[in-house]
Amino acid sequence: MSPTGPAERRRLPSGDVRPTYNLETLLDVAVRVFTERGYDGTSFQHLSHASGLSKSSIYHHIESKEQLLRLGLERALEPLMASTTEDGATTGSAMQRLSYLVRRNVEILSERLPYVTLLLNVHGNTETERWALGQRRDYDKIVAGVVQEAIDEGDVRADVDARTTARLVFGMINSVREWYRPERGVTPDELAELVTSMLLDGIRAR
Amino acid sequence: MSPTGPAERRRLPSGDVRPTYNLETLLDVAVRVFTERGYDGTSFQHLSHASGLSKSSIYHHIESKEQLLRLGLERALEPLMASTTEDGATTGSAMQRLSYLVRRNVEILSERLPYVTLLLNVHGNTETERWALGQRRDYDKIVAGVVQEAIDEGDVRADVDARTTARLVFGMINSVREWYRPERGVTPDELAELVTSMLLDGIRAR
DNA sequence: CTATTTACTGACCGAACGTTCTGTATTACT
DNA sequence: AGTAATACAGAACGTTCGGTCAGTAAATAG
Repeated sequence: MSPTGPAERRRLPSGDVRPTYNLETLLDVAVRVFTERGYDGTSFQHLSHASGLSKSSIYHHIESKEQLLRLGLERALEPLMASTTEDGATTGSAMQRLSYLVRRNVEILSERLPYVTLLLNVHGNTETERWALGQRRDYDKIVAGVVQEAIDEGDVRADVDARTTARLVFGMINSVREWYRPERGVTPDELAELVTSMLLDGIRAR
Repeated sequence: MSPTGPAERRRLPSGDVRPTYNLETLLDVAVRVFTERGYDGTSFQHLSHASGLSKSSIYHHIESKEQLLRLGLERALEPLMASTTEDGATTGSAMQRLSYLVRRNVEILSERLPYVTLLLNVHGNTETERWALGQRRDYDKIVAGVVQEAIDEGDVRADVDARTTARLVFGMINSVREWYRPERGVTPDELAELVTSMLLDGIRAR
């Protein structure tokens, strides 16, 4: 939570070197704090301390605290929604498309860890949060549809309904946010492979 | 969020019938609101509205907002920690003990849905929250140990390390909190069966 | 050299926060 | 009947909240 700044810096008359932020770099800091403390548990005092900027200076870059939330949520939702219309998600067998969606989800989760974490912790207290929850529901519905097709094609077990299977699948995937740290060496690719394998075949030795 | 009260009621001079709370019944209401809005997103105004009591009257039953949080977290952690020393968790093969822990976890999640949800959404902002996170870590470590034994006994796949497997297992289990509603007919028993089967054998048709 | 823009600050605002205090009916006890 | 305890409410507390504003120093443009 100490001031960890963006690339550009500028020298002040006092001789201090302080970070010079723009909307993008400030958002990075803010979302990191949001994911650590929760959105409601984060005050401008926290953002101030984490960025090295004063409260009022933060307002030079943003319009409101909720704008930071909205921008953060967009950075998670945009690639997630986009993944559902990519080639891999629209061609091949339902099982192939499902595998693609799972893999892309893990990748996006790895690449945008704090943003997706923010999204997954949303409660629905504000209009912005309810919008994000709506987007998530749309995404879930699309995936559940693909699961249903995979069941119909005989590739996914038919003893559990598609909606529940989809929910359990993304339950496991999304839980990755609670412990996965890319800097520890496991690549998003390896992680995606691991999770996909667990989901398809379970934990039992064969 | 409308005032839904406890069993006992008393008649006021105005003719109104209002709930008469004690610590236990008030906790039920508070934890329900906490899980809906998040702890930090819940003010005494919200608790007041949900209970039908005034802000100051709530303080007749409790000492502080954080006490409500602590009591709520205890109601989730106590049965969870207790499950690790029960017969089923200490006798039999590692795989049998793991299955027992998984099943008990799903049961506890079902029976104490709001309390466990509260626990799983904790951020670590207060001393109470950090204590709860520590308890969770202890629990996770115990389970990871059993997974390791199950790997050694050849019943769980050895290509993923025990810690990661344990995390993914409980990632799927705990995600149940986001959609499972006991009143919709699925019993905790059925749910436990379903989740266990998914975890052991995966989603693939066989 | 001047004017404008950019990045930032301290002082301040009203509202909301968790909490406390004083008071009042109702119930329980003797 | 009198006393104590219980269960509440209204008003107010100091603090912190998200947000505004007037101003300054440095960088940029003309």
